[in-house]
Amino acid sequence: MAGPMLDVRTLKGFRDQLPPEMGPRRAMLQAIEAVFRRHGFAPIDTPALEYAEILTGKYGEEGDKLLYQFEDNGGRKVAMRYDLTVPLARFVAQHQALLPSPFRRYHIGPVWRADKPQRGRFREFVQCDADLCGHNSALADAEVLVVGLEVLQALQVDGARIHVNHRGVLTALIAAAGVDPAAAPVAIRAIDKLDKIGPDGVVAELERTLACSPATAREVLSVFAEASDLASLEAVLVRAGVDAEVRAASVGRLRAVFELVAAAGHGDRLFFDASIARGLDYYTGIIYETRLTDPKVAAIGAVMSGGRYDDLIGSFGKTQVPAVGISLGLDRLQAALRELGLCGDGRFGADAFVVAIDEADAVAAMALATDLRRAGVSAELSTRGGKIGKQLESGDKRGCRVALLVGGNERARGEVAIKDLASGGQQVVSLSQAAETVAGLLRV
RNA sequence: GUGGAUGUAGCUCAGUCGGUAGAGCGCAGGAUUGUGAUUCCUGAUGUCGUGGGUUCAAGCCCCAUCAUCCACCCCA
Repeated sequence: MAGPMLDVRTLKGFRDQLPPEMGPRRAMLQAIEAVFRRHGFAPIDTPALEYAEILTGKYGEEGDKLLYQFEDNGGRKVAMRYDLTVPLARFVAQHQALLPSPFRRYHIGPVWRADKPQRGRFREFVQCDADLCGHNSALADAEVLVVGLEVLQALQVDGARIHVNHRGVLTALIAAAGVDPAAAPVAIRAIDKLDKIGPDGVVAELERTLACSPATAREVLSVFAEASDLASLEAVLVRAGVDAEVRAASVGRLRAVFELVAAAGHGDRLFFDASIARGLDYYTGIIYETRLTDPKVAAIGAVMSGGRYDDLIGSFGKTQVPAVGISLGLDRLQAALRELGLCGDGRFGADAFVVAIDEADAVAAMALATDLRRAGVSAELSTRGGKIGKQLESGDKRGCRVALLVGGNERARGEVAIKDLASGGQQVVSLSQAAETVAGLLRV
């Protein structure tokens, strides 16, 4: 059986999850799922592998390069899912007859990107998505944003802002500055670097990437700089002669969405930001990115993003189905929360630790642990034996909160000693009251 | 994909001028009878990331490779 010694290791960008991280992680997942369900979203799942042709060409040039692709054993060209949105589009196109409209679904699962790993960036990570397929309305946009905001609230993430923009706004602004709309993504990327390289840097970058005059570059910058909120954005677009219909569909839509989200009590989290562009090709309307405000983790990037993609489902079938969604990056968010010390205490033991003082007490200890579990108290038996001090120590280290000591003296009287591991306080109660007493201690 | 830094005990790291390794924490045991988290004593653990090369001699120098981190790019 003993083969040659192997290097035990994990693939670059792939990670094991140990109990101290996995405990809080499960709690996060539960909270997230509860919010999704509370908003009427139904769970689905899709395969990790898709035919490569389903996924390629949906994410833009950069995204395509990051797709894991290979031939399976039957010679089929396959790809691992890069996100949950494109698989959803395929899913809706394929099963449309069976789905209600609108279709609200949530999907939690791993996705894979052959990216270069960095802090908060992994090759395998879990996304938590909520999408609403079937309607293009401000209410649909707002509903999905509210779900995202409620998730953050449920996870007790306070320092987060959602930066919101609209693809229609972007193209209108670019056109207003006298630049070919097709060049919009390139221009946005330059604008987006304003914080890092300053106004002069952006102008230089625009001249270079757009091959335009310095005057045009400055115009692009000023148009974007001026559109700092929805009111000034409207003014910029009016002045640039953008027609009313386009303004209504973009700025007007954003206004409506902001108002609706405010009605849900989350207006203070939403910010218009003309520099949000989103690299993924499939977005057609509102787009958003969530950033944590704490400077310690600002560099970790967006933790919850999404937008409207009205043409993606249609690209797989005969029917156009408008859709909007939001996607939370669980691993990245957890990494950030961990760095901020907001990610639980890493305890993973049961609440109660049952110690048999002597080997002769083992049967009684097992019976007691069973009683506790039946009463809804999580309990684990000390299996190491040996000195009581050592046993208590190991229970404490495991994160157990109370220890129950089963010994000959107490047993003779039908009693058990219950010790609070944090305070050290101890009391002796009858066996029949043990579960109740422990439950009481745990409630404190 | 581009550029840079790092890799020594389970963890965080020290290791001078090349002379085959240390600390703190943690872990294990003990300080007489059935009580831990403070104290004291004792102990164990390393192919110095991996593979080559230079040298009488390599943790240290050179090359390659893998991994991690950082800045780009992009993104959850």
